[in-house]
Amino acid sequence: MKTQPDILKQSGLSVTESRKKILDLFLETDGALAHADIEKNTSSAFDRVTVYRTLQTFVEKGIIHQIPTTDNSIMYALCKHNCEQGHHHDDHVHFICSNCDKTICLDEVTVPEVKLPKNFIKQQAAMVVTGICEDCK
Amino acid sequence: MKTQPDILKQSGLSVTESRKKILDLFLETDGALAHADIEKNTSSAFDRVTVYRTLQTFVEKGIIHQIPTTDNSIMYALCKHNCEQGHHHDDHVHFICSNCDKTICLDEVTVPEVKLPKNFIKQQAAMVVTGICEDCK
DNA sequence: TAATTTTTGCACTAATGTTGCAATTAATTT
DNA sequence: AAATTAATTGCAACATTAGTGCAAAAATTA
Repeated sequence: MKTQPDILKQSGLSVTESRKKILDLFLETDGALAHADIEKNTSSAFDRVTVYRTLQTFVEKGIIHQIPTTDNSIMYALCKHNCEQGHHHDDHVHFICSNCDKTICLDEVTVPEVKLPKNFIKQQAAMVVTGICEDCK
Repeated sequence: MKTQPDILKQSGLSVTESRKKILDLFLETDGALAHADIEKNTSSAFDRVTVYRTLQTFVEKGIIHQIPTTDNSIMYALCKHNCEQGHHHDDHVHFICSNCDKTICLDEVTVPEVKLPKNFIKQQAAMVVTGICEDCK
């Protein structure tokens, strides 16, 4: 089984308390996390800036990915599949529950193909579905 | 042809300078606009707060819609179709060009259906594709 | 374990969004 | 068309969220 240090080393990152703890949080959370969630769940053990930088680093290294939202917040979730550094394979659908506000990665649901107009070149596609999640139903 | 005052009146809004000007901006822009773009393009003729409130009002009235992004900004675009107050029919795909950073509404491309896992109820689905737009190709 | 590199936390700065309230402007009524 | 009423605007103050430089601390390397 992969431990946090393994994952960090694999990405060429030094193993530090903050990185281990924050990665831990992602590993034990099935939904997505916002910066604020992380601060809450670490009881502010780390500086705000450290959290920002850790999230940035994780995104760059392909450990987590960002989820688009319409409410001016960035949500982050673990990359479950093989994301290489600087290149994400984040092709699953994200679900935001309008009742409990949780953001869930639907790893089984892949983003369907779309036909773009001529001369548009697709690099990535993200899909966000809002509705009621299984727990709130 | 529909003028800005018409559109505003139709939504039950008083016709004011700021609303006319901001609506104008949307009408003459094919892409999406962020709060900052609007401030730039109106040469700060209106207070920051007025712009915020105008955008909010327009969203509530179904004149514009918000586009999800991963970069902690909200983009707004005209609702081309029949959006009623408080209920958007915003089922088209949005395209963000990674070269020129423009956000474009692909009105012809509708968001494909997705099958959600059992017990998930869909309310809305948004899709954002990033890549190279026709102008940058 | 010492030297080097990286990361962290602090202080400061900047950008972004919100609220109350008086002044202004638009709509309504007479 | 003027007066009344209702809605909107702008200012000031505040709150939140994010970014940067740099010295101290921790992690990695030698």
